This record gives sequence, structure tokens and C-alpha cells, in this order.
Amino acid sequence: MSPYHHGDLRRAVLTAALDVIATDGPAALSLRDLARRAGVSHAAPAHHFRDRTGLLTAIAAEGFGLLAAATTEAVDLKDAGVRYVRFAREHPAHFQVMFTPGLLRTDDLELTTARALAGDALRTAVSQARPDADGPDARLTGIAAWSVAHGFATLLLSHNLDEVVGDRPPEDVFEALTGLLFRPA
Amino acid sequence: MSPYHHGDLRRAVLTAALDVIATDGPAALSLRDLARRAGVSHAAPAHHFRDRTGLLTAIAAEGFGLLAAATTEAVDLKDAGVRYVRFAREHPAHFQVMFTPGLLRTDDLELTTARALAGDALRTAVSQARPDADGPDARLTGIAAWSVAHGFATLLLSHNLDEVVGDRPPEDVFEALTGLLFRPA
DNA sequence: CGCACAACTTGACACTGACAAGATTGCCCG
DNA sequence: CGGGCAATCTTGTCAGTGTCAAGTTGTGCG
Repeated sequence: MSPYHHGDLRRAVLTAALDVIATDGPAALSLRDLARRAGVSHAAPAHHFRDRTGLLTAIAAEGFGLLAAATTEAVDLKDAGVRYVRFAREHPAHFQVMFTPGLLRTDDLELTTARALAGDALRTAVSQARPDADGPDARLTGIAAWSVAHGFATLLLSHNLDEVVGDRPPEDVFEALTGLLFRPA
Repeated sequence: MSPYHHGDLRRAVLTAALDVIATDGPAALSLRDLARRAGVSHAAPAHHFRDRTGLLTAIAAEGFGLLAAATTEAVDLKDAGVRYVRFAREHPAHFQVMFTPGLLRTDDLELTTARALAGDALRTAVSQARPDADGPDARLTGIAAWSVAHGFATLLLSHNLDEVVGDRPPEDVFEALTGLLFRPA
């Protein structure tokens, strides 16, 4: 079961890639550099991921799995949003890659199933919050909630909220923000 | 004033770059390819943009300028949001680059001033909507509105709303969405 | 007219992703 | 227990890229 030479090269390359992406973005990623970090030859990673796109696709699929797991445990819609933001903060590399389709093999089976799983978790949270409105209204509510959480998370990771958030936990700011949103203007 | 050989190589490279980014993302961008498209030697673009980062920084700065111009004309906060979404849809390459700091020279003067200008336009729209609440509450309102619009725009460009939006103008969907958001739950 | 400067070219180097072919190692099955 | 077999990894190579240095060409200005 366990590979022989390195122990688990696949995992090693993945974590090294996540490290690079989290600090310098996906553009700074180099397969040869990852190979060097793992102490293997330059072509070894290709055997596990096929190519650069394959590696990023694997990361995205893993990310959607983690996101689905986190979201499923939410007690209500606001909690789901908080968990979404927390996921983005704790797994910035996954998050960034997940929503950059230009880097991915979008028809990959593992990726599409993981993404569907995460989508189900979100829809469940929405239907719990508004059991009355099924149909198009519920779908719009889902997009609204998703947009708020996703926008906040994205702006957070792109360092556009640094001054406003300060040293507070971003999830607290987000929670305050949602309370503001669902009040009448 | 006008360059001699090409006419206006700077603009030609910029528009070619925007074209590539809009269809295949910033990762697919190659300075040598842009030079070929413009019919110049491989090192010609460097003279105008210094390097790859410089080109992307110039695109981001231009994008913030365009966004500021569009947002300034908004009549109220909802309109500002609609314009934000429309900007993302009409200038997807700019938008994508603007919010990927890993690709940019973040301390570039043109970039920071253009970004500040766009920020002012947003804050003005927020203060028009809520002239009573100045202070931290207004800042939170600004982030909330920004998050909704930015999240919707980002999900739209990453093709996560394709089925829901269908062939309707995305701005209409966004407008319906905001109406839903500012009602009490 | 000629001169300084901006715009562009040519050439080179290190690095990268991808592919092909060979070597090594652990595992399975007879 | 041992021999083949497949997975894992290596070595070598090729085209393409970004970037730098140095040379060329055209242009406007004094």
C-alpha cells in the first residue's frame, strides 16, 4: 500500500504546493521546485499528478471535500457563513485554487463530485434557514448568502480588509456584518 | 509624441494581454506571445512594462481607474453594486488581475492611487445611502455591500452561477438579490 | 545638420513543463 | 521462496519562457 522510496511523495508534494501557494500564489508554483523540496528527481511529481494542472486539480478537489465537511456541521445559515470564512482563512491555498477555473481540469471526476458535495451542504444550510420558500426564491437566497460569504472571504485573502478587520478574528467581523445585512434598510 | 515603429506598442500589448487573460486567465500570459501578436521582437514589451509583473500592475491600475469612473456615476448604493457587477462582466481581465495581489507590484504608485480613487467612490456611495451612521457602522456597511457585490461578481466570473443566471442579464439577478438581502429574515 | 534619446532588435542564459526511456524496488502469486 | 510484474522513481532531452546586456535604428530638437 505505502509507496517505497519516499514514503508518501503524493502528500509531500501536495503540502509543499499548499505552502508555496499560500505565501506566493499559484503563479509561483514550480513542479521542479516541489520535487527539490521533497528530495526527489524533477520528474517524480508528474507520476502522481500527470502535470501542473493535475496537481492543482487535486488541490481543488481536496479543498471542496474539506469545505463540504466544514459546512455540513453548521447549525444554521449564519454559522455556515462563518465556517465558510474560517475555511478560507485556514486553507487559503485551497480556496484560491478552487475558484480559479483557468488553472483546473474542470471535467475531472474527483473535482466535480467533491464540488457537488460542497454544493449540497450549502443548499441544505439554506433550506434549514428558510423552509417555507422552496423554489426560485430559495435559490436566490442561496446565491445571496454565498455571495456575501464568498466576497468577504475573497476580499480578506486579497488583503483588502486588513485595516478594517485589524487584529480581530475575521469571523467575528463577518458575523456582525450579516446582522447588519438582514435588517431593513 | 507618438512612437515610431509600431505606432502605439504599449496599448497594443495591453489589449492583447487583456484578450488572453479574459479567455485563458493570467497564467496563460506570455510576454513573447504578446510580442509576436504585435509583430515586434520578443524583448520589446519589456521596454514599456519592465517585466511581467509590471504589465499586470499596469492592467490593475487601469482597471481601478475604470472602476472608479463607473462607480462615481452611481445614483445610490444599489446602483453602485449593479455597476460593480457590470464592470466585472465587461472587464473580466482587469477584474481578475486587480484582486490577485500575488501578480502585482503592490507598492506601485499608479496602482495605489488608482485603488484609493476607487475606494473613495465606494465610500461616497455608502455615505449617500446611510448619511446618519458615520463611524464604524458605516465602515461595516461598506464592507457588507462590497462583499455582496464582489462575491457575486467573482462567482459569476468563475462560472459558478451559470445555471442559476441562465441567459438573463446578471445585473438583474444581482438587483433582485439585494432586495432579498435587505429585508428582515 | 547632427546629436541625444527613446524605441526597438539581437543574442544569450538559466529556468520551467513535458515527454520518452531506463533503472529500482516492493509485492503478488505460483 | 523466488521470479516476474507493476508501481515508483531517475536520467536525459527538447521547446518555450522571462530577463538581462549590448547593439541598432529612427525621431525630434537645438
